[in-house]
Amino acid sequence: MDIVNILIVDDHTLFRTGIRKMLEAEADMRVVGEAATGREALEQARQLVPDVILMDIKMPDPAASPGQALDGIEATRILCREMPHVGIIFCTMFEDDEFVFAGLQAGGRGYILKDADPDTMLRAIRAVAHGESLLGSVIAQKVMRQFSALPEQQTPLFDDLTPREVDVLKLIAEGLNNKGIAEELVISEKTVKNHINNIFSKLHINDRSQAILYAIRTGLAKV
Amino acid sequence: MDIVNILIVDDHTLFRTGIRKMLEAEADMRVVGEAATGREALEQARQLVPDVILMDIKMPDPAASPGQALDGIEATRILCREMPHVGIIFCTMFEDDEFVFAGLQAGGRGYILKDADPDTMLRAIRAVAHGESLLGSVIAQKVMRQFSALPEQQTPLFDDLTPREVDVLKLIAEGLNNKGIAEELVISEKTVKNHINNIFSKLHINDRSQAILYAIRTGLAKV
DNA sequence: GGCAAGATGGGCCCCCCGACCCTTCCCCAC
DNA sequence: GTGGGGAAGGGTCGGGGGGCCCATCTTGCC
Repeated sequence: MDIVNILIVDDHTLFRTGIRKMLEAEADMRVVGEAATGREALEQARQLVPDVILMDIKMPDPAASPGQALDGIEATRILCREMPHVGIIFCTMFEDDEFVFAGLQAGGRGYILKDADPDTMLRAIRAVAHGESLLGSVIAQKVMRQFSALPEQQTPLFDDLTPREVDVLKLIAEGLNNKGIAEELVISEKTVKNHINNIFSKLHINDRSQAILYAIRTGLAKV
Repeated sequence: MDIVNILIVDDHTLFRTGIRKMLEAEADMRVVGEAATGREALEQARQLVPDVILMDIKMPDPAASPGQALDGIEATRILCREMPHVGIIFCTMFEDDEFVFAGLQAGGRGYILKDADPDTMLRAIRAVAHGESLLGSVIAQKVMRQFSALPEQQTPLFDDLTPREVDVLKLIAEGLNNKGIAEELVISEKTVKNHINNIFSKLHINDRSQAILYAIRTGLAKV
């Protein structure tokens, strides 16, 4: 197996050193650089082009003017755009939902906690180096719950609607007005209004705003 | 490390045998059972209580009456409810979005393709046995894109809005009409309309339907 | 054949919504 | 102190949205 080149980004020197020691004990891993701020991370990554970046989320950057501090999330967002092939693993103390999801949204392919089993970190690095994605157990539960939470009971009631009414509802949820819906479905505007009236009474709502929310909540329309 | 007990679920006998041979070459893995249908998978899993289940998605079940066939997705849904500690990995030929997301929604913690690197499967099994989650490279991209697609440029323009306008926009996105917004904010309905006019011109939209979609897309309002 | 349900369409009415005007008050910055 | 912008409020007006009732035509089912 090829050697995995790793960049460690964390503002705690001791943590970086510890991780470096741990990784250097592995035959297939090489730490090619360290960075203490988001800014440094960008510079090092562009210069060294590592395979994997271990990224802390919260990093102070005294050099940055307030308001444009470059934390791990933002650095990840930039790097994922510039070098999509680089695998970024968040290694942090925080498991708050907002950090987890923000990190994955930014393009991170791994998320483990700093108190995780060292073996977990090694697995995460090897997986991400292969382009895969590994999430720690607690994080995985969060993410999968995010997936399974909403689209769960998505077909509760709107099967009361006729196919045509579903068509109309979808177009309402796309933001079209009655005229636009009529043109899209090649029917008269009056017919659209009739369908909409039927939809409203069947769903027990009374304006298109609630229709939009209903359609999105039930998964009928994608955002 | 403990031995990982594995159940293989696939309707192709040859595939099961091949995987069994491959896994038995690993010191830390033991194949404790095989199943060819969703129904068998449930029975075996309840009896053997494996650590990890390798699950095919599509499996014919001639014994099942039509309409209630038990495929890998449905079996996973049931098993995840009954035994949440069991890690289920989908190993299938399909990488269609619907299968991937349906599988993860059902509770699967891994998803790899049948043409994947054997090493990938071993990594996935070890990760899932630890309660973690590993997704193949192609799948990981799909999932992460799902996460990063919509809330991408969430703070692009609406910081043009004043705080009060943001308040109004949030309430619009909850489906309230002008009267409701006025009561909620304890201002006159006329002021609400003024704010809304300003919002519309700033966002270059012209009705509240698009305002709702904008608010949801930018993450300002939750669904 | 007859009936129900869905799709399409018309008429009528009301009122909310959105566009465009304006004023007042307050606060902050220059 | 003076000006600019945000917040709040008023007036007016047209058009679209929504409620209600009704007609026609097809399709499928009994």
